[in-house]
Amino acid sequence: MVLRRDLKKQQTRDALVDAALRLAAERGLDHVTVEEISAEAGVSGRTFFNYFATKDDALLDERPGDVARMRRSLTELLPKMPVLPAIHRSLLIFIAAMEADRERWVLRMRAIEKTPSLLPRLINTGAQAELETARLIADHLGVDAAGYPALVVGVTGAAFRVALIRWATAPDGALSLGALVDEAFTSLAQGLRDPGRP
Amino acid sequence: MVLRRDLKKQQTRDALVDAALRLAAERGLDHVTVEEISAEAGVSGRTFFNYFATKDDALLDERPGDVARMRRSLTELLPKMPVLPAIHRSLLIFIAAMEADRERWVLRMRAIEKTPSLLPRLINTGAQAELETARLIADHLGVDAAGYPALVVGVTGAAFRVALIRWATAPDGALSLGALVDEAFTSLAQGLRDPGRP
DNA sequence: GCAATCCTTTCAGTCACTGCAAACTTAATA
DNA sequence: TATTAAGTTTGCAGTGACTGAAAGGATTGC
Repeated sequence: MVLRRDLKKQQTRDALVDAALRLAAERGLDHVTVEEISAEAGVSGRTFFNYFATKDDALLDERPGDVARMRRSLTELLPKMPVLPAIHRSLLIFIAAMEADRERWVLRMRAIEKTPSLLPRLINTGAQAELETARLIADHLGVDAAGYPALVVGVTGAAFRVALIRWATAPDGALSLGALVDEAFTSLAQGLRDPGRP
Repeated sequence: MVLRRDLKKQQTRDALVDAALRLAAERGLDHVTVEEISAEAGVSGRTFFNYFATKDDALLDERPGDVARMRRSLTELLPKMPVLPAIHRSLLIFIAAMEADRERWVLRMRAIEKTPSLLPRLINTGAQAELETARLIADHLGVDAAGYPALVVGVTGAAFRVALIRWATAPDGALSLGALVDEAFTSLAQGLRDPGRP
């Protein structure tokens, strides 16, 4: 049952994210106050912090549900194939969610261009999440999580983000995120050979 | 010529970094004020911000000189070998600097354990720097910086940081950072194959 | 010694963020 | 429906990061 309460909360959250993205893409997040964002969304400044722990978080707006689904998918796939392709396939969940949400990602990138100090935050949204994913792989392989599992998770995360940035900064939908991720994983599987070499 | 002024500045900077590391490793950075750090270092609170833009920066304490040297080394090596080993060798500069500074890195890790929100900051200290390194490689290869160059720089950066974290959290010098980085780059060159597979 | 330059400090101000308690809205129960 | 319980929003007061400007002190070049 969908309660009116939950619906309203979702609406408020969306309004805050939209306001934050719009204003930050325009002026840069430094030149936008929480008060302004909240006013734009029709709530008080205090309420903003009922939804997001920091001002930055409204810009990044992670969905914890996606992470959980990704991890479940990975658990299923690991017994069936090597680690690298298993991660690749699990990422389809994020890819779909992001391609359906391209406009927001474009705004996000515009905001980051104006306020580069946000880049690290975007780049490593999932630092904590990655540790847990590494543990998942470690359990599967029966090895220490700090070795190969941490490496493969960190590296594929980086590859994914590079593709994401390229996709979100490319002119109007010229590239598919899925294709860019495929390309990156292919290069990874081939040992990052120089392009145009055997 | 080394001026007294520059010497004093370096001393103050070091004192601030040491104080920040010591206090943050003890209590977590959230429970340390800039006033305290500054007092510990014998300067006013305002002076802290003459050295570091944010409180976090005192903990991370990047040396811009190292980045410049690394980049110069990379420029020299690129014509002589493929990109991946060239990056690997250029990183020796960082590796040497960090192995000579292990105590601080251990404190850093202890601080990050107490305040995990710092992890993203550490993980992506070099977001901006990485972009420029990618451009270097793009010029060498004659390709678009957003493609392979961004990928290889992002990925090797991630691999390096995984090794760094493993090294700095390992019990008392049990592992050499250089060896861990070698291991990571070997795995990268082999396409991140599952450990214990052909 | 004098002047120019660079650093530090003080001060006042903005704004992110927090805990608390009151006001209000929605849901559950009788 | 009337009442109670639960969840949400809000104002308020407070801490502390960070900034700009101006004044005071130290260091350097002459």
